[in-house]
Amino acid sequence: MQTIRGFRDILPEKICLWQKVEKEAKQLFEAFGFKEIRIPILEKTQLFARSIGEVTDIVEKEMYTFADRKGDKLTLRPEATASIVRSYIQHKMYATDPIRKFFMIGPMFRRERPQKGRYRQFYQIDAEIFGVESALIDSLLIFLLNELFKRLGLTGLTAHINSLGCPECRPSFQKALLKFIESKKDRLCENCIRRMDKNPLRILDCKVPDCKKALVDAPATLDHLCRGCEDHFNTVKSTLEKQKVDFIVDKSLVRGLDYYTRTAWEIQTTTLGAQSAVAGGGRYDGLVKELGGPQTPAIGFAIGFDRLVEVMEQIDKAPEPHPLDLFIVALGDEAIEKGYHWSCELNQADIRTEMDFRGKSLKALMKRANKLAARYVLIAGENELTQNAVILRNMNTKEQVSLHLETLIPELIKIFKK
RNA sequence: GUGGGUGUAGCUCAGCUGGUAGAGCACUAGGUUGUGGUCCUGGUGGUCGCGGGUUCAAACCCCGUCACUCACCCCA
Repeated sequence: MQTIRGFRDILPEKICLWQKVEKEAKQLFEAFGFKEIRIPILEKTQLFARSIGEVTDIVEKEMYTFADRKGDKLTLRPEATASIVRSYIQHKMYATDPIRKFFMIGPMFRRERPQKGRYRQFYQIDAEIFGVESALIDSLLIFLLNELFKRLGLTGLTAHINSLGCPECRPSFQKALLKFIESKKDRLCENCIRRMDKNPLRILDCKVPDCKKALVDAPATLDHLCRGCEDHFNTVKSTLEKQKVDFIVDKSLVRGLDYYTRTAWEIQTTTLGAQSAVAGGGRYDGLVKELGGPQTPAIGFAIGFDRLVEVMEQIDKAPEPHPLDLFIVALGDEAIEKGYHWSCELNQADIRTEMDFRGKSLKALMKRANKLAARYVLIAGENELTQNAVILRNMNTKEQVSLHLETLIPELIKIFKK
């Protein structure tokens, strides 16, 4: 038996980096006023089809979709935004306070071919803000991401930003783009030809060298922004500059989900092979209305948790220095029974204590204590017990002291609570 | 979905032109009838990913399949 393709166990030895990221993220989000939200892993397929877009790759071929016993079509969530928007509308949050900031951490599912930094079950750290149209909130999210990565000690990450325009300016852009593409048609790859009528925007993102060459002079959304979108984007850029957040304007950055408007960005790394995006986000001013709520501006991002951990592993091992305070070496049945009660009492006092119940030799138990990196070892042998005492050995200094049984637990607590 | 690379002990890997498996680490026991990390000695542990084929004989050659991995596509 083994895990299914693209799914994996995250084992205890690896978990400390995950916890470190979670802790920093939660702390930072809360400082910024975000509230945690937890949403279902399973939703009606319709939700994702309508929000992400029927002709996107995610919906067309990557979702885990199946019929439940009643025949309803359900899908394992491929991303978080759609569900959070659904929740915002379902609970009529706009009525009591339209301005909401959420974060969530959890698994997503996409049935792609696995490779480095890409899994079929992967984890995202997600943040969304509803009800604020100001461009300052766009820069705020990018600033927040920058701060989080800084706190985690990450360098070599770059923010790529772009503006995708809005329903007002997009038609004129699309017209110009299609005209341009038509003129270069014979130089484009098969995929790009196919994209022409499905999603021409995506052609700008093509990585085939010949296409890239053909498209250097392609019209960009940036050149067709309406007045409002242009002002918005300028504010984002100037604010980030004032905050000293490094970024580059990347007019080929096109996000793969249909709901994005205006600002879109990615935080990219060069250390993960082809999976350069560690985080990505964008504004989606039309989605709340599209899914049945009132017109509400919104914006959010997702961090690729797995990828973030992989980047951190390259620079930070962060091993636990002393996972164990005390190891009890008990020789003989009587000592084992006594040791059992001591260890439980010490555990109650939050002192990391372990012992071995197999009745092994002193040498074997000392080896085990060493393997577990215990700071101290308590040796309870027959000789000691007849004198109502045990030996406490400091594993670093090799110093040993004798402790009386009557005051044993209080003495130990005193030593470890220092 | 497409293409390349790789599957031998728990881990990292040897194994030549086919002759039916080996090292290091880890684990375990002992060297010290009660003291760890170093050292020495012994021991446990393998359907050679799986299934078929060729052959007197396959870890090795052929076919299929599964998994891992990298890349494309796309995304976090």
